[in-house]
Amino acid sequence: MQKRTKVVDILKSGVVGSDVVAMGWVRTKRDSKTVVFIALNDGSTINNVQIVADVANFDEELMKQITTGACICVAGKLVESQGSGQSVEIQAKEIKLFGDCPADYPMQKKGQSMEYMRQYAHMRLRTNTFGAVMRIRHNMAFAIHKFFHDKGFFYFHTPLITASDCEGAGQMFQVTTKNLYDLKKDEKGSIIYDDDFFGKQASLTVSGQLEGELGATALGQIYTFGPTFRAENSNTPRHLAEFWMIEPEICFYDMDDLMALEEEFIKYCVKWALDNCQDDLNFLNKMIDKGLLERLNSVVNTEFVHLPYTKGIEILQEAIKNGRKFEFPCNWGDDLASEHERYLVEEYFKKPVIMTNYPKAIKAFYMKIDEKKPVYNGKEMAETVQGTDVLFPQIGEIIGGSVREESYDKLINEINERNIPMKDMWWYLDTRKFGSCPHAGFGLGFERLMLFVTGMANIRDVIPFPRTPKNADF
RNA sequence: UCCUCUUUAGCUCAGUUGGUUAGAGCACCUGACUGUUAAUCAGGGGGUCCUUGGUUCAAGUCCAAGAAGGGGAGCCA
Repeated sequence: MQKRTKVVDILKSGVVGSDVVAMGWVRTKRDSKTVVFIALNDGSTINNVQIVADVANFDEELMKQITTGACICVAGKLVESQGSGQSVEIQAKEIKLFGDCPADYPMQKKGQSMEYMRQYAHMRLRTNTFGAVMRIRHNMAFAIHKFFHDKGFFYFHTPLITASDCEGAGQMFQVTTKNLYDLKKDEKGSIIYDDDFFGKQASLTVSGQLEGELGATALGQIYTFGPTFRAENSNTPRHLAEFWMIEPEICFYDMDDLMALEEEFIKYCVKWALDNCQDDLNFLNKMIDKGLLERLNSVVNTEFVHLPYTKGIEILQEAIKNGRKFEFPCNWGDDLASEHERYLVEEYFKKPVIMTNYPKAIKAFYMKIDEKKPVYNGKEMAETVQGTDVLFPQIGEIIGGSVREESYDKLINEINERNIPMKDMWWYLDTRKFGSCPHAGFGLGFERLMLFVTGMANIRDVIPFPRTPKNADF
């Protein structure tokens, strides 16, 4: 049999009058007395190719088995369509059934809820929506590698299994080969790990940043891109227990360099989607989120606001004075609640905001301390750090970044003040001890970027097989 | 983890003040139709009303507990 042509190529560059072979899954079949129409999709594009089959030429039993979801092979001639929905179609000469599809196929051709499809994560990939999301996901991953590669960054692989708890970023999943019913304990009841696989307590990583800094301070500029694990019992449309994170780390960068990179990076990814995923984005814009394309274009064409934390508090206090109500207080020193972030991004500036120079107390130990303390209401406030959080409409914090503290003494001081176990950090401190350098970096949750680019509402629907509390099927 | 909403056919949902045989659209099956576009038209089959307990002559409907799911919050990416 002739070689298969992908549907995307048939539709894009198929020659009318030529013989083609298409293989794929049936989206819908429409019958009439003499002619049958089949919409065939093979995943190469969101678009289907229409198959036209004269009933007289085909076995009745075979045609009965061609139902929504069945997998078939069609050989025929590519012709101009007589119908109005498509320009070309395949006039079938031969149809072979690869796999029939019984009526209990969970994906029907009419709309199901996202919650329903989540229960069938293994089959939902065959729907238009998840096909579009997964093609975009691939494109975003590719764009990320291309962006950094073209800038001379090195893709640096940090370990998934770790014995350090970076920044105390969250509850960790333990990794052990021990029999959990028979654990060795000391006289205080604490578990002894010396005969465990690694000889010490080990976990799945919550961030590759600290190891990333090791790479950056050798290779100059690196990025990581891999899975990350948090055992937090957080049940929201923006959290996963297993998610993918991108963490670039760059030497000799100051805060302005960092913010410029963050903005350029996000715009590059969004632009890539607009340029390379048009069909899928058009579909999502039509079916999922009517404002999607407009929002993506506006991000590409707008300049992000740079907003020091202290100025942000002033704006919020001014809003409160003018009668704006918030559930939580936002005095200088408080961490901003999402309602505050949303006010600034969605109501006040109406564009992405990079918030900077947070109070030291509400940020991680490795952030570089500002030389000057901020003045608020005429008074000098506590120390601030060079953190840069990129806040986006709808999804909130999409990037968390900072200039790293390069002073050995200041870093030790923070570690001591925060009671971070020193013995686990010795290798990290060596970056400051031996040839310390100014450097900066950020972390971006890949699925949060996916939420923004696809317009999907729930993070569980932008990753093929989501892991969340009480959910690890498939 | 907290607050809140939801759970009725394979799917999406309706179901009045508690009342006797629980409905619709889609899907499926049968039939009709010379070109459909999530085709259309006619007919048919299909129910542990989430679970347990309670109130009542009577519970899909009211009450309590539990389970699962959604939304919001916190934590964060």
